[in-house]
Amino acid sequence: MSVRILLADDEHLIRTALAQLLDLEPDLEVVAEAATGDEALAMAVKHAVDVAVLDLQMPGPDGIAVAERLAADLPGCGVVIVTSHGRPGHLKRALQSGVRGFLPKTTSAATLADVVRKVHAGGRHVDPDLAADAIAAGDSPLTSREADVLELSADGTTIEEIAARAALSPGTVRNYLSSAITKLGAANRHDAWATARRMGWI
Amino acid sequence: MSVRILLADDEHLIRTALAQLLDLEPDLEVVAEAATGDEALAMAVKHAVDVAVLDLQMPGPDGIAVAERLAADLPGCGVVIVTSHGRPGHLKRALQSGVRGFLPKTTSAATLADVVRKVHAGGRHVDPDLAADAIAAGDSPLTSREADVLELSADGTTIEEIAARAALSPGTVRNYLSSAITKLGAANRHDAWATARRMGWI
DNA sequence: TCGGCCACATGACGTCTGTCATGAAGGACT
DNA sequence: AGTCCTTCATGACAGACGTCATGTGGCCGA
Repeated sequence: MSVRILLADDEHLIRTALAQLLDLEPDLEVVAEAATGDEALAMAVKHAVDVAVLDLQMPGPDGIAVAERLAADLPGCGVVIVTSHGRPGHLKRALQSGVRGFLPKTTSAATLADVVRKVHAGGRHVDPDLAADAIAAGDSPLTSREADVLELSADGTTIEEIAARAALSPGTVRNYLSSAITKLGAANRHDAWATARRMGWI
Repeated sequence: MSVRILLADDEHLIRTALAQLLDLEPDLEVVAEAATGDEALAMAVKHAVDVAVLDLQMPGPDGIAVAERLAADLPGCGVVIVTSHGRPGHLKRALQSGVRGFLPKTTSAATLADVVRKVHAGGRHVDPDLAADAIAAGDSPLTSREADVLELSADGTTIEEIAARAALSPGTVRNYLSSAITKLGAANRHDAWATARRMGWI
């Protein structure tokens, strides 16, 4: 009896390629595919899959969000997250959401198949490099408000706009940004935003 | 006699998956793989491949840069560019570099194989959506100096730093940035940078 | 109950940034 | 030779931004 797999990735080409690759393994079988987070959720439940292989970045809910809901909707289903851009913060969020496999897309095909088997057997596998990065990066030093405000300051947004969107006074926004900038050792809020984003903290 | 293909993508998992997928076609044969732009160049020449399938974003020279050099080093070799993030400007640059196939990774596997065949036969195929975006976006309104300076202003860099790196006076840098900001209708240089990046102009 | 941390706010400060006017030097076209 | 355009530069000005001091109120652990 082979392992029943759901494969979710928004890139059609990659998804079918990966599906064929997994199907080559005699003990693995891709029974469902999805291109968005919502589709992934629906398909996983509908086909009652054993393991869900999810891309981290997808339209709609991302891989981790899907994993979270899957833990509630389909307990017993193992989740493997695959990603191109491994940010330290993501790994932590993923692990907290019950994800048991976490791999960068730079790993070999054989590894992916092995990890699927391991996760299906109840085991766990996290890419060592990613884990090292996550440990080195540590936890976010930002308070939740600081993170909120920083997140809103993407791409040249004005303080006024941020204040309006966060329902805060402009002065308060500047204070939060200032402390975030200091904590992250950045030169300005754009730099701070980039850093926090790289770390997966926002 | 099957078409001899070079496949270049920095993501190992994707590369092997794609290789298997192309190898399934009886008339196509992946004879070389590469993970970086430099590797791609070397392997293409070494194996004298018929068609190079290149990921746009790779460490070292990107897909388009490789295509440019390939046009000189291995004339007669067709190039197909595959990309996750299709920015309008890239398509134009690619076409100017002699690329005859341009696809987003969201296309189907069958399309990729077809395009490889078409390009090998001397034909041309550009994804219609990407082409529409490129036409809508138009040409870059930036002068080359403006683009240079804007490119250096990524992620919260100081004007001083930009000036130092571009060997210009800080005042001049501000002038160029100011005119770039105006031309792009941006609120500040970070916004302008993001816009230009999205359009593929820098 | 007290001290400490966080969320939120105001005002003042100095610096950074974007804008504009202006000008010098060099190439290109007429 | 004269007129453009581009590149590079300077100086002035207003507004945006980052920092700091300071204050209020709420919540939590000691």
